Amino acid sequence: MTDFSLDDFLPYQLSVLSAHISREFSEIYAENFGLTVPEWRVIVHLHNAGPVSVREIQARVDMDKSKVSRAATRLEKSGHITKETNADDRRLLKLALTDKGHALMKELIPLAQKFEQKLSNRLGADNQALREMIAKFVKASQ
Amino acid sequence: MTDFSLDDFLPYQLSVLSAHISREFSEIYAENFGLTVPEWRVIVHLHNAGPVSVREIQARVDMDKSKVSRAATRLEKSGHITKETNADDRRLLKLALTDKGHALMKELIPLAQKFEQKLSNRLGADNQALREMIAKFVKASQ
DNA sequence: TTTATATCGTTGCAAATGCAACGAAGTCAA
DNA sequence: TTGACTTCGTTGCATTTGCAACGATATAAA
Repeated sequence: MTDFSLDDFLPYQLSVLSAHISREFSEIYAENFGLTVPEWRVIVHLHNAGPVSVREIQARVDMDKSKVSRAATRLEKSGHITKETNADDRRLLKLALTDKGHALMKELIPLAQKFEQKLSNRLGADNQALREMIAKFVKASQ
Repeated sequence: MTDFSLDDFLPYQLSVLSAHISREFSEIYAENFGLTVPEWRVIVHLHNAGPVSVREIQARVDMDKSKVSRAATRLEKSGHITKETNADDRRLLKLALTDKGHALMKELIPLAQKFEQKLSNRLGADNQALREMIAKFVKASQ
């Protein structure tokens, strides 16, 4: 009888950890702003990167393009972003934050930073080392 | 303008990392055995713990009870597990591996261990430390 | 006993997901 | 110009998901 414990299985541990923390954080922006995870990713990337295409977001934010497209549609309907076609290449969209979108980020980003701080406290002495290892691991796994 | 990069945001990093690694591993058992992630979790827990209820699995394996229930139904249909009602408390089920289920685990667990080894190699010198930190972090986040 | 309350596993339902297919737009060679 | 091929974003579809509600069973108090 081969012995094998799910608890020591790294893919499982990572999945559980990630799910818990994502939920913990998503409760913050779901409650306060009615955003979903894909919407949060799209809007925060637009905040960082300025106006970009769906393709760009898909690549940078690790989501299927249909997911990006649907999140963008919802964000447009709620008035947080605009969609125009790129004049240089009319296959591409140009997604951009509206004033309402910027205002949202101005509220939301401090909450995200506060949450980061909470995680850092939770990690204590491991904080720096764990972050570095995870960054390396992400790169090595892509 | 507040600065905030998704790439440095721990919940995002964990989510990306976990998704990549889960997919990497699930390709192994999806291709070879046609299992889904919930099915894998149920069957591997039954292998470890012996016959248990849905409730038990739900608690130990971090899945909603409906997810466990549906995975169990599929595993029963494919002949890998049996479902009986617990005689002592007829609200509870007793899920148990069949011979076919045991045979499956005999093939699958070495593949899981091989995959673990692959991840360890990928982590190199960080391997031990990262695992310990993640285990601590999981506990602190529950 | 009856009544109220809690727990177990299943199911209905609306929403989200991944994937493939699609039309529109661009590229490049004949 | 035409035709073949590629890329972009959207959409259709089958499946999965989370959540609440449900019936069945158990427990405990009146």
